[in-house]
Amino acid sequence: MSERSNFITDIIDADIANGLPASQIATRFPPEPNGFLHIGHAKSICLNFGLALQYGGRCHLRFDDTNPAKEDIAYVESIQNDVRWLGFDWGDHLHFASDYFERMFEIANGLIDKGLAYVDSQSVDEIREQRAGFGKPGTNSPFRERSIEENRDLFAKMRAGDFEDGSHVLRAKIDMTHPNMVMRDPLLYRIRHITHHRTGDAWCIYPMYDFAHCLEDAIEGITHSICTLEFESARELYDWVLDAVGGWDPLPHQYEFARLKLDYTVMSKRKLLRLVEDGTVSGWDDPRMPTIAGLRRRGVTPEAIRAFAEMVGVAKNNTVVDYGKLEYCIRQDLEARTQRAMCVLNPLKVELRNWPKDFVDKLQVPWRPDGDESREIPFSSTLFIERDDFSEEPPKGWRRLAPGAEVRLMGAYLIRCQEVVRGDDGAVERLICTVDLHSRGGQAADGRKVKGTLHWVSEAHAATVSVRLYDRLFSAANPEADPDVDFVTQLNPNSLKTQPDAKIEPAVATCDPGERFQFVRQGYFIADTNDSKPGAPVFNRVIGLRDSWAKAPKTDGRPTRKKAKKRDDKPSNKRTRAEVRSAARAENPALQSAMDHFVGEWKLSESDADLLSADLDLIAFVKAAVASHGTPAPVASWVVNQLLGVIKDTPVASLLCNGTQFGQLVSLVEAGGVSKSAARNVLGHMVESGRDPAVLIDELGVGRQEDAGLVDEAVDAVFTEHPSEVERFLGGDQKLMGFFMGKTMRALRGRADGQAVRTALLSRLK
RNA sequence: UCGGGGAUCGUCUAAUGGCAGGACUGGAGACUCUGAAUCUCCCUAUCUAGGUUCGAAUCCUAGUCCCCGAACCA
Repeated sequence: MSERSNFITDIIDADIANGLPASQIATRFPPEPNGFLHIGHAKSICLNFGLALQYGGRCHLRFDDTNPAKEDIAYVESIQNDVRWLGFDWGDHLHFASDYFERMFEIANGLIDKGLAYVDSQSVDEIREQRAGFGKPGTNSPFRERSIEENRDLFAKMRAGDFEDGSHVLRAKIDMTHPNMVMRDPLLYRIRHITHHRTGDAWCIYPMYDFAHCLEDAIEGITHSICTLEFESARELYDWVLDAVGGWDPLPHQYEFARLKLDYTVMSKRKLLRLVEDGTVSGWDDPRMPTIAGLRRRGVTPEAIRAFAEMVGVAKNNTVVDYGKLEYCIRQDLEARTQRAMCVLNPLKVELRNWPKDFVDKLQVPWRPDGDESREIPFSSTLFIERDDFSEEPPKGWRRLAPGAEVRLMGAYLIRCQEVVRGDDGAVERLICTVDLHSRGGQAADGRKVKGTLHWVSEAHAATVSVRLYDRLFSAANPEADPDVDFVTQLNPNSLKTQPDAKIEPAVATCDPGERFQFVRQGYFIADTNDSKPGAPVFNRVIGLRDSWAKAPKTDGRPTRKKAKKRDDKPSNKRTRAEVRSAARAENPALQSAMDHFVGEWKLSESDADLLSADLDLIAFVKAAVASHGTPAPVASWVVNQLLGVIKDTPVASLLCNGTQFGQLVSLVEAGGVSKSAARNVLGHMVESGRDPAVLIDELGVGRQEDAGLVDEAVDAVFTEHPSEVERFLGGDQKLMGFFMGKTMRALRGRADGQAVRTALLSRLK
């Protein structure tokens, strides 16, 4: 099952490869019940539940209800409703953080017993002050060294309700000088005399997120705890708490991905709430809102949202998704599922001069161009067409109606405009047309082609309905670009236009709330679930059809997106790694003397010497390697360019291989015993196993082969296997050299020099 | 100021030292009883500079830019 692939599935695949049974894979979607879900949450829901489906694991819906001040049971219900509507099932796994309060309390006591937590009795301000700032060490609380007994006693009293809000907190005892601010004795519990929506007044102390969340995961057996990027710094504390408590199996791990951001909207609960409270929108489910409820009311389907989540992918890049992608997914989904109907939004009357008065032709028109089912549409002497479909002075390329022009009325007859009747104000009041009585169904008897096809309704049979035309809520691609400009000033004044007198064909005039249609040549519409009355639907436009005619006057359809303006841009004078090394040398004469030695005696470049003298272990490693090999320069180059890349952040001291072995490897390369590419492979094994290079080369069978026949054989095999590539190369596609090199080198397992292989390939490809 | 992340077509995302691919957008055309849909073709990208390598988006080095973190919020 690899329908989806991203950095999270890579991690899970690796975990499974290391023995984690796929059925044990457990994720969770952990909303706080303090607001409505929006499309950003939908991405997270699709990710977490999708992963569970993909791997045959499970996904929990868990309410992270640790702050009763902001939460409400109403949200608990709306969130469940939204997740279910999106098409996901949590089975038995509906959980609440509040269900674990007792267990968390015990765990906190356990931390106190281990000397890893203490009750602090300072004010918020004092605690904040002691945490100092970025780059500055914090100071310890005067209460940090309270005895275990006193801490237990105080904590029990906190729970018992003996103290007022804010008088005491429980903190983890970690490190007030920790470079990660999150680790400076974080708060674990605070006192809140507030009624909780589930536990009532049973508790007056509530756990903080950083303490509670990892425990919730661990208690539920979550394996992959996926959250958004802003929690990256919190991961260290997540791991600390679980480690401090100990004994978890499986041990959950936190992974972070980029939350969804979309053009032309805002996503923060606070800002959405403001739109609701200001009355800018009609509520959380206003069809213009990016909330799940809003999207649903707008007429968007869960399938479209899931397709969108799939399309935007999962990564760590902080990005903004083009609104057009969402629109594409909505159109694509609705295109496939909707019946077609005719509705004239802005009617213009058409009288047919030569149509038999009072005669009504009952036409059968298919619901979909590709379907068999049809409905009846009455045709009579007076019709409505769209006002926009008539032009007195048509521009070049106009296919619609104009004086003297002929068009097709969809599914009906061809008509020609004979006369324009004006009202007193000079505006076009109605059109007098003639109809080709031999064109029933839309085809001319003489076979002449008519380009334009219009939608229409019969005046006498049409129903009048109210139609709401929605558009993007904001007119600026990034309404939050400038922090000095209130985002509400960026609202799109035309995000809602109501057309109360639209004329609709009788077959859909009595449709049920929730029914969706494509109004031909207009867009996709849904009978609003709230405002429709029986027999009197009110329609919402979900989205308009693409219109390549309307945008023909060359506007670049690509959105112009303003970059977010920074509030204060002060120059960064972060210490660079080079500066850190230089400072270390200034402090430690042993490092400096090694540096001097590398430059003075070994004649290495300043930059290589700088890197190699980073720490004492590395220096010892390099010296041993040079001693074994004999010449500094090649060893230095191999250390810098190969070893540093292989070992990444692992300290040299913890490597299993030593400098002497490394020197041997470099010697073997130079003596021709092993090719460079094979040697890189051997190096990887060496640092992990600590075994001699010669042994590894032997064991892996990657020793260099002088035999030219071996190379030719491999080249032949590659050519025979990929004849079309050979042809393309011979046709001039030079890029394929890399392809052949890769295939051949892999086949040879690096037993020959790249140079030699290239030469062989080139000579055979002549 | 310290720590943690991130930079690939206009947008989103692949490529885990071996043909920079896909989708959206945009452009051109075909088809069409929806100027829709569909189909075909096309434009456009590896942050910069050095280095290692037969070969670098990927490894090393230096630099640039962006995001997050100092709530008794989550």
